[in-house]
Amino acid sequence: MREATFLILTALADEARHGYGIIQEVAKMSGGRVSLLPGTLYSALDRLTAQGLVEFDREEIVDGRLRRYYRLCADGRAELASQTARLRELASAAESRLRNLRPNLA
Amino acid sequence: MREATFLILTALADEARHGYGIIQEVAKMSGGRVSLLPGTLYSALDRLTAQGLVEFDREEIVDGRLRRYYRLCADGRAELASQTARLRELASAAESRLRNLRPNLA
DNA sequence: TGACTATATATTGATCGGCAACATATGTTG
DNA sequence: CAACATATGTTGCCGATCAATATATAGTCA
Repeated sequence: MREATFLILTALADEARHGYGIIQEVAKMSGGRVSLLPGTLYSALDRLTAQGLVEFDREEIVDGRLRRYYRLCADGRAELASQTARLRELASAAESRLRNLRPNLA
Repeated sequence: MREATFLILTALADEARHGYGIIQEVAKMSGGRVSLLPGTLYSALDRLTAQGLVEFDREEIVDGRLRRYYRLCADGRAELASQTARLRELASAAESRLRNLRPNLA
């Protein structure tokens, strides 16, 4: 799973959000470092919906603009938890090696 | 940075290794779950070398077979450390949200 | 009023990284 | 001698992301 996909699932982990809300939430979560582009977001939402990780929640019209909300479903929650554990393992493996180096380095 | 790339840098973090050694080390690190394919590995090594994250170390002939060793260089070490910190942040953000959900879920 | 910015969804085409498959060669093991 | 492990590559495809564009409404500011 790519980072953008992980961030989208994370943004949906606590509550249902609409597309633009996800973009804002990801920007906020990442301290402004990650700006999801529309092409990334909407294609990811379609893909995640097809995979059964995310599902359509509801539509609202706020100030004359349509908002289409998505929510994480059970499989998506499990997948996010599993990916999160995996990230921690990767980080631990790398940290341990960065601390534990042998002398033949550049 | 993709997972395969991260794992290759990690495998090089403690000592210089040759291609096949990286494949074995990544398999070992991941408990056998990740088997790097040649196309992934060698194209990644070329790319990482061009980016200045990895550099050629030495060649050896062992049992009549060529081994081409690569090592992590300073930029690669810094990049790996930075990516590792980033993975930890992502994992923490996801965990905190998975724990802290609001009631409008599937 | 007119320009710009923010909100909001969506499509198209390009790029990049990883996967699958293939290619080649040597050493070891059954 | 056949199969497997070691070892380095290439080629072509595909999927995920990026870049750019499109459309439309609402709000702000000169």
